[in-house]
Amino acid sequence: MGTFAFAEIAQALVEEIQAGKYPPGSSLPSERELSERFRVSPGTVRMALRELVADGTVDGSRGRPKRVVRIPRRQAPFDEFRSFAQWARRQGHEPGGDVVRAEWRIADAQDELMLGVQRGRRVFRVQRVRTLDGEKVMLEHTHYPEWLGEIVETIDDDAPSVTALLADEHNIHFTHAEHAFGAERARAADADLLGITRSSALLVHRRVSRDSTGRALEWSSDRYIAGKIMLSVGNSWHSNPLQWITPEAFGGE
Amino acid sequence: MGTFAFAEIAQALVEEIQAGKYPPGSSLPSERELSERFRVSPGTVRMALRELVADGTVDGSRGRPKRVVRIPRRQAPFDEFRSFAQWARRQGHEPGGDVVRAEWRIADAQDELMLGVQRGRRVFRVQRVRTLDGEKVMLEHTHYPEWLGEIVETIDDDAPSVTALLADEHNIHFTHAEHAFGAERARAADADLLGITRSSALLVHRRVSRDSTGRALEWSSDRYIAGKIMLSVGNSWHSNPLQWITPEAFGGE
DNA sequence: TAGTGGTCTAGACCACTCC
DNA sequence: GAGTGGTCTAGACCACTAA
Repeated sequence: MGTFAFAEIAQALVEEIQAGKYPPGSSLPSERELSERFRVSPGTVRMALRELVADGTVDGSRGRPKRVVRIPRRQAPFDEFRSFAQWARRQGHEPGGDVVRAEWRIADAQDELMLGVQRGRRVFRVQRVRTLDGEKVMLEHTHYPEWLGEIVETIDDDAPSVTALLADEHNIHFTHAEHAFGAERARAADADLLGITRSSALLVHRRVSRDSTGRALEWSSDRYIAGKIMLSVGNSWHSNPLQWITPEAFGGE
Repeated sequence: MGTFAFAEIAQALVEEIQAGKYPPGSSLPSERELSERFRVSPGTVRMALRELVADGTVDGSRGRPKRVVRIPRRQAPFDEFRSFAQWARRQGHEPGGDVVRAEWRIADAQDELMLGVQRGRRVFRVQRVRTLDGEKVMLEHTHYPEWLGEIVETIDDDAPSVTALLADEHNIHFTHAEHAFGAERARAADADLLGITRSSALLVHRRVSRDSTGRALEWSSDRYIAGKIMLSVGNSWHSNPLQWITPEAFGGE
């Protein structure tokens, strides 16, 4: 694959900002200066700067030098957000968990909305309790369409990463997802599984994952024990991935 | 200001996708074809396509035509997410609310972390109950640094939009924000203010807003009644604004 | 008015996919 | 091997900012 000039320049600038060479509030050198310094054409520098603008590290507008807004944090790769196990390990925690139930069900209205599966067809549902360093953290319900459920069904419950296995052995790649976050009061059954008192607060995370053709691969509803974990997002004038929605608009009940 | 060629092309493609001309799973025409059709150079078409890739409408990788992943939703402007009133009106709801309290406080550790204000200095805090069509929905605590608090203090409680007023009359513009979302159980005082039963679940939204120089303008902690509202986000292999964090990392307690 | 970034052009070469 | 998008070049012009 090899690494590209614009990516190296972006990385170099990020490191210089982190090192304090350009503190928040200060301006970056002009594109001309940077293109001389890195010995590339101005267009290549622009590509690098566009990355910094997109992730909110830097602010740009016409006629004004680019200004540093904040110290850039490391950008997590897509998989690290999608996969609980990968995220946990990267944080230095030991992920674990048990499959509580795995079963075929008849697709209902929610499955139809989230997966685009016809009602009445089969859907494979896996229910897991997830742990972090041995402590219960989250209750996960994942739903697969029939064709994928038949593959998932054959995978060992203890497989380190379902995602990696699907990619390597079946050429199935998760590349896009849509998420909705809310809160709810723990129901009796959930509270028992998580070992918390009833009516505790839970952070709810619903998600549809797709491959690069837009085909829905799974939908999932995860419930985190309140206070263990939060979701972090940035946005800016130039890019705003965030929206408020009503629960009904996203597989609500 | 005028609108630009690449933006018009992006818009035209979005509309064609929405109209079903390129359904999810199908491929877009090649960049060469598009550049002939729109009578612009290939580079301009690329700029348009880059937008669609960035917001997850379309998937691209080397050597393969761009493929439609999903029907693009309208992208909300930054202000619409930051400002409750603007969001509500756009949804066709009538926003309302009362200031419960507005007072000067001594900056504590949380103010220091979120605003970069020295502990012991003054911070202005405004507490509001927000309503949607007359129904209580959210409890909002906003904290301003001293210099900005002195301006906000003079603003009428009933001003339609604090944001707009700060922009127009004081040249203060919100351009960036960082957010964290979690859940918590309603405390007695909050439950009383919102008119819900104690121990109801709340969706917690903490936020730091900045201007284009990276200066923190406010931090806020909002609590939504569970079930009224959810947060929606998209991510993809190419852009992932999402991270899980521990509550301590974002003004936690 | 000088300097900046934003847009746009018209090419080139390369990595990759698919046939 | 033909076709594709991704990267990169070396310019041009314009809108905007700040002095």
